[in-house]
Amino acid sequence: MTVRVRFAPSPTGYLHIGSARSALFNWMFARKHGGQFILRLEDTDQKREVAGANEAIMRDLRWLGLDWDEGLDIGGPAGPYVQSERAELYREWAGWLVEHGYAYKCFCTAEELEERRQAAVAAKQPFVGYDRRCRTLTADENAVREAEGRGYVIRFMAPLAGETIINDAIRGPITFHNEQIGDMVMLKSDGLPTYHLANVVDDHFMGITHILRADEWISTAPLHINIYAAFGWQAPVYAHLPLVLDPSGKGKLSKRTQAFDDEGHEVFVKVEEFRDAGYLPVALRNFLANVGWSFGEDREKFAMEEAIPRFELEDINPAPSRLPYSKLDWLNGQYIQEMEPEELARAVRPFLERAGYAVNDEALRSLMPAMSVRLKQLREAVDFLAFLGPDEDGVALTAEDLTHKKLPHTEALTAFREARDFVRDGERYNLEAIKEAFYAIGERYTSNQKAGSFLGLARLAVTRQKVSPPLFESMVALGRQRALARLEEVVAILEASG
RNA sequence: GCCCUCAUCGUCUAGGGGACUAGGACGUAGGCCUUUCAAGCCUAAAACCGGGGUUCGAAUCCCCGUGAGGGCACCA
Repeated sequence: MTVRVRFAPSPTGYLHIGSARSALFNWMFARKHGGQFILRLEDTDQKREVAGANEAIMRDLRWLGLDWDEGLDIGGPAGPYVQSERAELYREWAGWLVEHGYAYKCFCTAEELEERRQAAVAAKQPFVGYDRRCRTLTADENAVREAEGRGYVIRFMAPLAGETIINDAIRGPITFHNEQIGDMVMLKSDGLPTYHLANVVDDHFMGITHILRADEWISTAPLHINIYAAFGWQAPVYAHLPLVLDPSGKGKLSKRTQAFDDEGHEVFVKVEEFRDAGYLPVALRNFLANVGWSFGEDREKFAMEEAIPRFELEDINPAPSRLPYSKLDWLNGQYIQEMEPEELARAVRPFLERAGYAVNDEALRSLMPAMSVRLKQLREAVDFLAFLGPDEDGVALTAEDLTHKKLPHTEALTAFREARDFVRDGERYNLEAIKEAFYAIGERYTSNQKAGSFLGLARLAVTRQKVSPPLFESMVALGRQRALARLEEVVAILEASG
């Protein structure tokens, strides 16, 4: 039997990082078994419709490298994989359930239900779902209501006694008392199905063999199993994935509630936010695979090709977890360090351009070896390379900033003058030549004959940044003219304070 | 309120009765290196939620607590 799994997001307008983890696990499972990974849109809630939502989801999945074999955008019209386009099919099967005595029409309005619910709560009655009032309507009573033109929903007739057991691939058997399962709505009054019906019908006709979905679906799993049973269809294997918690660990990670870390910084929730910050897809994938699952052998960093053969549902940790964001930074940094200078330059360039930097390829490339060990997120390059950006000022320097106890004022002035002369008149202006000249100057004028303190001051003088890439690389990237201008300013500052 | 799930360092995890003085990673602290910041290397602190069982022996199995989370919609 070929494994067929699906990722079926609802069109919220973005891909949630927790959903991305579910998608990743589905994808890994499909790839491991040489099966199919299917992308389907669960868009049966008209109130929630967001324009362009499926494009955003597809873009982010593709960016993450999670390619699907069937579904949205694959060969031919997407219709079969968009639930709103299949309304007729669900209507037929909802009808089938009614005809065969597994479901009934319910004429209670939303307002009535709300009232009764409030009343139950007020009376401190144990809260249960729908009170099943319409379940016992006779055929005649039904006919009267329909003749009156009253709208209705179709509700599933949950068994009133007994137990339903789901055999979860991660958690083992989970037993539910059937009286706990409400008579859930299958078909809404707008004629569209609820998740429960659409999901079961689609999974059946799409031949889904395994359902890997979030923990929050556990409570409705027995309902789904009962629907399969009513239809006489074989239910797929269920595996309920652990939830991704918000940073406080106090609830599901969501855009709306406390997506803030201990320091109060907002934390990323949408995949696009991770991309915009400059996380690499390889890093994000690796990171996500480490949450709820682990590679083994004490290894944290691995390629998907290595991970896929080892992926087993049984190994998934059932406990919910928060995202270790700082570990993502580390991982991303690791992957950035592995990039070739050209590759990194290409990746960093869009971030700089967006910030208005006009940097030529060569200058950028020359900085990459120095940058690769410093970046956690690619966007950090913008601040790091501010001396190349549109804002030329940087930190304001005083004479005091330009001296050091090993290099007092007089010596500093002489050293900077020589440095300026070298930049202005030197035969060569490249990494080696600059290095040689600046070391020599530094060793000559510092009291301990070590270039260090001078180099530090020179770096500050040239980049105007407290934190920046190393001096020589920065000078090359900045170019002779701009470097000269900055050294001249520094000399002037020192002269003026003489 | 009812039902369900879960529980190992701060965090992510390894662990499936003896190999556990509980391993790894991130983070943190200290050190080395050093032109800033990093990177790299070295070192350190840091956990089996509690109580009962079962067993010669429990982080591992069972029960009861406790805590946390999820669900109880004409949302998914």
